[in-house]
Amino acid sequence: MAVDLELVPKQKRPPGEPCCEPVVYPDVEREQAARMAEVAKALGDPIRLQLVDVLCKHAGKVCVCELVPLFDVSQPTLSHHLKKLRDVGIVDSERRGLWAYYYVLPEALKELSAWLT
Amino acid sequence: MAVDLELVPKQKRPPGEPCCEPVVYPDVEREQAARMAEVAKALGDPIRLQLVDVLCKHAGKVCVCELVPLFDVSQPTLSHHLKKLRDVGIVDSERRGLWAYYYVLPEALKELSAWLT
DNA sequence: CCTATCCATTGACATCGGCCGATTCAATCG
DNA sequence: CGATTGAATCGGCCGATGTCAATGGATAGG
Repeated sequence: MAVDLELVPKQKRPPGEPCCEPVVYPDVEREQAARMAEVAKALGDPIRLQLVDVLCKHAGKVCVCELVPLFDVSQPTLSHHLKKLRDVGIVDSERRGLWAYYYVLPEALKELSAWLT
Repeated sequence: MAVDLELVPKQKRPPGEPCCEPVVYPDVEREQAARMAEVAKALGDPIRLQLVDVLCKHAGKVCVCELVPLFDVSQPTLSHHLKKLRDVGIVDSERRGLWAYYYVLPEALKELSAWLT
């Protein structure tokens, strides 16, 4: 982040002049922000956040049929939330016969976690 | 998190019997998840995430008129994003004459940050 | 096979969210 | 006071999102 913002005492500028000098925002930061915002958005729902929490704490693969009764939503809705987490790369799933087992990909949370620290 | 999920080998259950024992989800965890999801949701937009980034990195109070030219959105839109961050408690503002200065409240990020680690 | 089961997908619906132009409000300057 | 300026709010538009009922696809059991 090379943005250099100065906090100078303000005075009312003469009419016509710009308020501040335009500041260039580096594109690399923009892309990183887009990635992290995607992850944050996926965690921005209580059910999805709790899903990640359960999967993290269990430190293993958990069957969908064990996740559904944890929440007050229908099975399709939970499936929808799991898909969102999968799309962002926070979790992945593995099919075993009739059952689907979900698990966390901790890498996906690293960038956001580091930025927040 | 006292939820105890077992990963036992699955077998097709007899018709009529429930798939899994119902698991009680502690309410305290639910409230914490709701708070953290609120914060994550607020960070779930690239512009808002970059706003927090700029305010954090600047380690001081920054005038709105210095923030607006950083992004390709109108002033009302940026004001809207700042309001969202204010509502969740991630930032606060201080009015000085015509100008409004924004700054981060790091406390608001602590819970989510700790959970992500 | 035929049925039951687990899970994903679809379609429909209401709500939310991001965006802008226009407006409003407060403060400052002349 | 009257004009100007920084910032917030309002109203409207449109796409995204959370939810459920219904359906579909694959698999296992009898």
